[in-house]
Amino acid sequence: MPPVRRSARVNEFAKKATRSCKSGESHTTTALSNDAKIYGYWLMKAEPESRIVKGKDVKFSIDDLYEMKDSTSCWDGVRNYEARNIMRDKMKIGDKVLFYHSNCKTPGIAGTATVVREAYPDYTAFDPEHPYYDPKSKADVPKWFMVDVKFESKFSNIIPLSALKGYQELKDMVLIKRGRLSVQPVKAGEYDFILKLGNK
DNA sequence: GCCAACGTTGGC
DNA sequence: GCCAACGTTGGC
Repeated sequence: MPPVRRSARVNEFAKKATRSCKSGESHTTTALSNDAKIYGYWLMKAEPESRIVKGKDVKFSIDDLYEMKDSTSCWDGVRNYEARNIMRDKMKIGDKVLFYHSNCKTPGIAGTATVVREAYPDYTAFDPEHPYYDPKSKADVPKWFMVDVKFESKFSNIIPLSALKGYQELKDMVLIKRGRLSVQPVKAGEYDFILKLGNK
């Protein structure tokens, strides 16, 4: 299962589900005072090109985010522990997110978003019909979590991964050193540098 | 708790 | 569509 969020279309019925999902704030954030402030910047990957999983299209691009109601979406479908832990334990309202397009013709950073809701259970894991169903995650003991993000900006031109790799300033980016992590920390300096590239 | 086998990610 | 890198699973 890809550790990226799934489609906007599937998201519509998922949203209905969330209203009846009582477990929204059930997890507690604890013992984070030492490192919670280290990162306020993240990078999250989504697949902007169509890919069918269990009969449903899991594509989700920066444009798809923009087109959501309030330009806001849950970031479901992450099925990797490290990425989950970041969402569950670290991401806070107001944090900045680089929106990355992966597994596509031109992989790269497409724009920015902000965190508008902190971690709550990824209920898509509970639905056997859903592309990201996980029978090991139960509503009373959720295994997977997600946050909500809101569109902030679309770069005039996507910054391709190939270009990012060329900058000395970005040589230590998690994106470059650890290609497969789908939710990852970004340093403030990296974020600022990328914003300037994106707005050129 | 090691680690081989397996499955997925994601650039190319 | 290939396949290297790497995360997860499960036998022992």
